Amino acid sequence: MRGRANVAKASDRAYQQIRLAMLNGDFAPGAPLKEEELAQLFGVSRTPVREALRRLEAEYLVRRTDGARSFVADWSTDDVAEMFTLRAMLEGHAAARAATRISAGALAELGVLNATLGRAIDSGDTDSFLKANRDFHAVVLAAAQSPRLAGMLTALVEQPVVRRTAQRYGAAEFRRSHAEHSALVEALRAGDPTWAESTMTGHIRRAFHAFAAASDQLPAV
Amino acid sequence: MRGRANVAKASDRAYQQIRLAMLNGDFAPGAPLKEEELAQLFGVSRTPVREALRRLEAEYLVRRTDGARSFVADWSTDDVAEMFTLRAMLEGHAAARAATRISAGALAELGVLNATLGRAIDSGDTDSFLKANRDFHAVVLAAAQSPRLAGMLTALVEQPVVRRTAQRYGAAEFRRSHAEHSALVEALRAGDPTWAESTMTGHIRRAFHAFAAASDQLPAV
DNA sequence: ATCGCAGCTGATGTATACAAAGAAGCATTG
DNA sequence: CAATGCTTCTTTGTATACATCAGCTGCGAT
Repeated sequence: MRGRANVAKASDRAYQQIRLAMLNGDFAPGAPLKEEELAQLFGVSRTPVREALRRLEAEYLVRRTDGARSFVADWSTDDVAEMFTLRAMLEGHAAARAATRISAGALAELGVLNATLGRAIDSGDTDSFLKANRDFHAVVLAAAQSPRLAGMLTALVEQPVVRRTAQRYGAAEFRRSHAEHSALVEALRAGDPTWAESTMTGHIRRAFHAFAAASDQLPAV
Repeated sequence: MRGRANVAKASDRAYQQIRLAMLNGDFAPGAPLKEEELAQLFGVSRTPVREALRRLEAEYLVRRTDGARSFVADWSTDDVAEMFTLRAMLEGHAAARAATRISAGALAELGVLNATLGRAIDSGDTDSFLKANRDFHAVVLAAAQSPRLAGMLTALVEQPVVRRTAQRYGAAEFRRSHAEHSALVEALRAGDPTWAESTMTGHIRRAFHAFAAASDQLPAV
């Protein structure tokens, strides 16, 4: 606020920029995150950087040692497995809730997003696929109308490891996702919570095993 | 750190004191939480207070308006229902995991805690009951060995509304809890995840309905 | 050579000053 | 009298200085 005409608060900008950099893999897992360094990097003071780091810590993107030093979180195979398990459960629950609450508009939006997703597969555009996929899941989550559930899930969904590994998925995996999304839309349109939940849970579990298979081919997780 | 010999960091103290005050009901739901005011109240500066407020916000104990002002969260009936639903799911999952991971020592500890709980019922000591109950659930959660799951649950479990209402539970409710805990210990000792999960989920769901019944008798939730 | 300790270095924690954004109160005008 | 715009005051956001702490380095003793 001092001598600047910002669109957003400095702490928000710091949060988003650090987050983006981590998801892009600009910071190596395990690398130390020094407040002063980040502050200079983004042109703000330490105060908003500290706030951003706390938020990222709550999202498991940043790990703090006992000595209060911050590091880029590095996820073990077990950590990823745990995350997928929780995500399958929570997102399955979200799908069940959504089945009885989703609006016609949201349903239409899901159709559009899944079509976009299909085109992205055909053109081999991984980034577009990932974006459409993210949006699809976000719409389902919003339809669940459970703010706390949403909060928990957003903390789990985006993780650098996952994003990196997704680049290695084969075309078959992508098509499989596309088909599963279609099934989910059907289940939601039918208003069947059990069907929707099963479909979503299976969808996430399959993604987990695709991840595990793909990460075996990587030098390091 | 300036001119003080603290046992813990000021931000931690601020966090715990504000949290405790809220759980004790010292702050009315919906009341404004002003940084400067809290700072003077606890003898620290605004900086650690701000940090504490952010943590409490993440735990849904503090709500912030668009204008960035902080207030004591007031939970609607729907909010409480949502919370119990999520808790039943997550804590059920924790029990399932614990069934295959719990140590003999932790099992013994659960037995001791549940015995303490029984004695608290006999002597009509509600506070002791609540503490033993909290400890019991904490041991199960620790046995699940899932740090992220633990993080999610601790944010859900302790809420002022719940604690206030628990004071209204009848003796029958307490004994029911006691019996259900015993069943859970059996399931865990048998190492049966499905049994443990069902028992825990039922336990939480029953608590929810006891809460709903008790809160009907209150002037305001 | 290794262990232990002292001092140093660098990073985090806290306090405080000031800037900006909102909210509330007041006056003015239709 | 109601509505609206302006002013004032309260509250939060950011920057910065300084205190404190943790880890490291280098020296010495065993």
